[in-house]
Amino acid sequence: MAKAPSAAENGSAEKNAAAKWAVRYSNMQELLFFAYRDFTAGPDAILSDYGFGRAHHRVLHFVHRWPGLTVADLLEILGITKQSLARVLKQLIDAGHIEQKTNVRDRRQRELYLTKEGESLAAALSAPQWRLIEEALQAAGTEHYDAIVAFLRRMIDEDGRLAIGALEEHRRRPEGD
Amino acid sequence: MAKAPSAAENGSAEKNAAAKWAVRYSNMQELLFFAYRDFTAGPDAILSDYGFGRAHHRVLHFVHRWPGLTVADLLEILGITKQSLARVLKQLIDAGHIEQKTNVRDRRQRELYLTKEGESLAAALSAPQWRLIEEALQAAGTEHYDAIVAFLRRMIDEDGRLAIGALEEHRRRPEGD
DNA sequence: ATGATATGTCAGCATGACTGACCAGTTCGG
DNA sequence: CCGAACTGGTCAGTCATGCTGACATATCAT
Repeated sequence: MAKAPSAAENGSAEKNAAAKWAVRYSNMQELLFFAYRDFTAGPDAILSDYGFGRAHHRVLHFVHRWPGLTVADLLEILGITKQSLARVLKQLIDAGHIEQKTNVRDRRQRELYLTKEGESLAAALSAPQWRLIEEALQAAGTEHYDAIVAFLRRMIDEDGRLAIGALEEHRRRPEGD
Repeated sequence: MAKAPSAAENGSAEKNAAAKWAVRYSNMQELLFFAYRDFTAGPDAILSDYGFGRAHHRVLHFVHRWPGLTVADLLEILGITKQSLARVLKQLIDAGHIEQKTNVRDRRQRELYLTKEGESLAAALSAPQWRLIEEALQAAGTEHYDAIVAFLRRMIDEDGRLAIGALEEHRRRPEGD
């Protein structure tokens, strides 16, 4: 089914190599499932105290990372519909965690910023995840950081990588004021 | 907030190192989010043709990996309630992808097995994920496989690692017949 | 016989996706 | 200047997948 990286193309040695990689790939599938689940468990617990969910965390995270983000930007990053976003965004604004400012150049656009409360909530949510990442990097060996990033990055599809790239570019060229 | 691995404890050099790791951790958060989302996109597309969802995929995956698994085992692995599992499990059984056999030693227990159709669906679902993992490993350098596994494994909480360990032990000691 | 265990099921709830439709304000091109 | 296109907000309804609580049935263990 899946061909092993650098598998020898000779008879039963090839078969063994293929089987070895099949097991590794299955392991990887499971590891990703469990790791992602436990990675989100920490913030989820905090969020439930606020009546928020994972979706709120994502919005807080990306607004924190790219202050002044527009609603359209956020929709593209998250890959959800505006109706889905509107629900959580409205709750975050009502709760005073996010502020909207009208873009002076194009008054249709709303730039999103975290309030002080929003910043501190975002920080609190990130804390358990940072701790996990730090521990995991230690376990893996910090010298493998680049390889791990390369691995995860390559798992993101073309569009996603482009979306991230576009944002980084947008950030370099503030253009707002 | 988070202390950088092996950060020097001396003044502004320390500050720079901390800032560097803060950015890396934020990147990691995003990479995990995007990677997991795109990782599941492939199977999700296939599943929707069958009227199934991600939950069905998980069940198929784990029954494939540990044939003869009991319902209680599955509940522990997935960390969901039996009512939630029952819904998807029933659909998979009705659709002829999973078979139940009564354990001869303890007739209360139901051992779960994939049918031929179940096996082939499970294989089809895994194919896009294996392809992604293979590409990602190539991009990261296959020599970093162990480090990546160590990283992901460390992100799983104690209970999860124990549950995986328990299953591996269960597999070594078939005990059923 | 009795209590514990493994499984199944009913009924209802919440979250966070989705679709489709529509409105208001703003910008831009001809 | 006007109409088309764009940005954002909203209403109404659906679906998948988690949850709780209650209860039934078969089986096992003491």
